[in-house]
Amino acid sequence: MADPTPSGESLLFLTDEQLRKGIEAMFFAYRGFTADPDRILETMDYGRAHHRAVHFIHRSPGTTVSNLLAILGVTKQSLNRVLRTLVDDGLVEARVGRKDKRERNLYLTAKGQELERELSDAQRARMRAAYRAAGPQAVAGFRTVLEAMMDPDQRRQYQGLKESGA
Amino acid sequence: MADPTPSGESLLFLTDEQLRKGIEAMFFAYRGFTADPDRILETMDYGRAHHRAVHFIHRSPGTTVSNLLAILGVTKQSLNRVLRTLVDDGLVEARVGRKDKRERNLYLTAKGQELERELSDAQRARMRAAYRAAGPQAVAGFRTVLEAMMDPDQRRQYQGLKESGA
DNA sequence: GAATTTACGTCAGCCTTGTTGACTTTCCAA
DNA sequence: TTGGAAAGTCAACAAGGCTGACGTAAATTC
Repeated sequence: MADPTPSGESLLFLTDEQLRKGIEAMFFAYRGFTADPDRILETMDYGRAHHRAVHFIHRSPGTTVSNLLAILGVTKQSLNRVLRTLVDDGLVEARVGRKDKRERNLYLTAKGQELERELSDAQRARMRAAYRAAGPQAVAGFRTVLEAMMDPDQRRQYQGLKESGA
Repeated sequence: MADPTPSGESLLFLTDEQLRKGIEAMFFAYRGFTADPDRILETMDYGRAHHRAVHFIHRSPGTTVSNLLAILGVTKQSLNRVLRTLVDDGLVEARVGRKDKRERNLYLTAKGQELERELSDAQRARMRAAYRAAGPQAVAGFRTVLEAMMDPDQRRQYQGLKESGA
């Protein structure tokens, strides 16, 4: 992006008040963002943690447990509890690694893909509505600011599969 | 297939892939958004719930308990647990309502304001850095999309106190 | 003035999802 | 052969959601 004045804040008048509005916007928007999947999950025995696992396994089929740990930023005990129920319920398959047999490669089963679709359909519908209401320029800005707000490590996780056409 | 990067005039041709990136951007950015306050809170006996309470009492001094319940969207039992520790620790003062003595008007004490300052300084610093890196146009888009993503009720809470100068 | 409603507080118990610590099994690689 | 990484498991605990039930004071309504 072209940044005409990287020199300082002179162009961007950032009062505490404006920043506070941004902070609250994040708070309220994130609630909306999770509201639809949460409603679906609550009818089952699952929670947001299951959603996250299913999402990232869907995004990167065959990913390992440690990989998932790095992305989700939780302990293996915490992830394992969630993963175990998903495997037991037949939503996720954990295949022993071909090259390194210590690893477990994670895949969604047909049933798991069904849940993933249901959840992401709901979440995408809201995202799509917001994008349409805001317009293309706003969408670009939205993504730019969010990216700038991430921790460097998180940004790497995010961008790591940004062009996942490989 | 490769996703055409939505640049400029590209009308709202929203592929699932683009929406997925938006979803993940929200996930990773929200983690960054809460990371700094979380680090501060974790050294004390407080958590994110305390932060939220302190934030909104700071924003609306004298607000009532039911008001706070509506904004935070939790049960009174849940809020009360948090509020009680804040009052006990001398961060929040709960004055009996002057007009309606059933109500409790909530205020931050000097000590409470100190914590609020510490937390919001950290959060604002990150927000400010992201805003500067992204530029004014991106910031406007960011806010527009976030607003569109909120539930109508939440949006009302958000806009309800827009008045202060902005 | 009595009855009802409202605002708030609290006790008790449950769930999800995070944590730490300790231990085992498997298996790659030096 | 041995060290250590990867994964799984058990146990215990905490934060912070939730529901239900109950109590009290104050306001409102009948």
